[in-house]
Amino acid sequence: MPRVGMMAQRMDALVNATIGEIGRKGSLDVTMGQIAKAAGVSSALAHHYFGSKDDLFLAAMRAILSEFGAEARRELSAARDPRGRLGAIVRASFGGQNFLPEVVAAWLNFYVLARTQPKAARLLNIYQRRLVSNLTHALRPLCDRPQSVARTAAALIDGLYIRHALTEAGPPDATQAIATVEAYLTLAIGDAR
Amino acid sequence: MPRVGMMAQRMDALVNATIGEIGRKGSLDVTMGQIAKAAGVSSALAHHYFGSKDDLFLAAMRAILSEFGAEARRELSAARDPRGRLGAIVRASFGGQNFLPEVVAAWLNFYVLARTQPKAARLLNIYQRRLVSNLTHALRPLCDRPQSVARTAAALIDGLYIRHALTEAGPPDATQAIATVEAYLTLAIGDAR
DNA sequence: CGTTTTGTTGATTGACCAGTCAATTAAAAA
DNA sequence: TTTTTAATTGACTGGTCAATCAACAAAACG
Repeated sequence: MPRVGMMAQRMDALVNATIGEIGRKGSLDVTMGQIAKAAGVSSALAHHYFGSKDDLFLAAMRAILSEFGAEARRELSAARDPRGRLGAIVRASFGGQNFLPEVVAAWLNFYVLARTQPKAARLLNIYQRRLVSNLTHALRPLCDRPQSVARTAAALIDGLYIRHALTEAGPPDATQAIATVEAYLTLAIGDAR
Repeated sequence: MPRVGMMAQRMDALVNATIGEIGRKGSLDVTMGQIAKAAGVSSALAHHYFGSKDDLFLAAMRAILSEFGAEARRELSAARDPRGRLGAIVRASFGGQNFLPEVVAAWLNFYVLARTQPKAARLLNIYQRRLVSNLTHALRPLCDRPQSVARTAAALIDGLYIRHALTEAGPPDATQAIATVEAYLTLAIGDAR
């Protein structure tokens, strides 16, 4: 039943199904058929809208990335001082939709995709650069060597991500991850409160 | 020219070729044919010795893991005090064969494999547990909350790994990675020297 | 020297899958 | 009402690949 305006909603469904299937299966070895089925459409339609499997993967990456960006902006807008901004960034990394098991699993797989797909690599680079840049900015008034601390914190966040991507038992524990990064940051900026 | 005793040497070649090809291609999407060719044998022989592709992957993981273990033992044997042991573990993580670009890339992909292959997950768990346990042991005389610091350091190490797995330009910079982890540890144990 | 054991491969099979295409439906526009 | 246009799919194709197998070669053994 072809109602006009289906495009946007079908593309959304397909992108979500892509993240879901990659997360569920835990690998990029998902077929267009599986994704399409999960989205409730035929595989031909997925090709119709996205052109190729790679393009669909790219779109899924962009979706995760922009969700992360939105979360970050949301958290940051509520922060008042540098220390608050720092916490906001950390919370954004592990909060909202960003730390759901299938999203984390999909994320890990996109790291792998980035090794073959130059476009995926570019997307990932944007995320990494933005993360470090946000952290550096917030850290500048709080310590000397803000960049160095920011880079360490970013690596720590990534490490916690993949650790949680592995332990599939139960939902990822965002609270503990946040606490770990917070503890490091507090240590690094010499905050004794 | 079938000389007896070929088995071990062919299996070694195949395992190395597996790591090499996964690293070169940057994904688990390597065919038995490619691996076999890189090892200078037919794909049938690879199946003959390893049974299945999964088993070959597993063997490659074990090879990396045991290389890491050997490196760790080597470094640890030279360490005299707890602080030295700490440094030894860190150096082992980024030293020797363990930080070659293709090994790091293969490693990242084994993380993904672990999400589908229970046996791979078990292997990875062993590595992770051993890393944390080694760190905790060395940290015990140096700080209160050794386990917490160990976990953070382990996550940091993993994070640096995947970061380096991404930036394919040039060889991974082990020195800087070691310095980063060392800086955190020094900070965490309150060593002011 | 014959036989067994070990090493080795080319050819084949069976399954799977990305991507294409022609055909169908129904809404929207003319 | 007729025509265009968007949405949608089943069927098909060309190619790839893991795994199997039967056969062959050369060393080792008796």
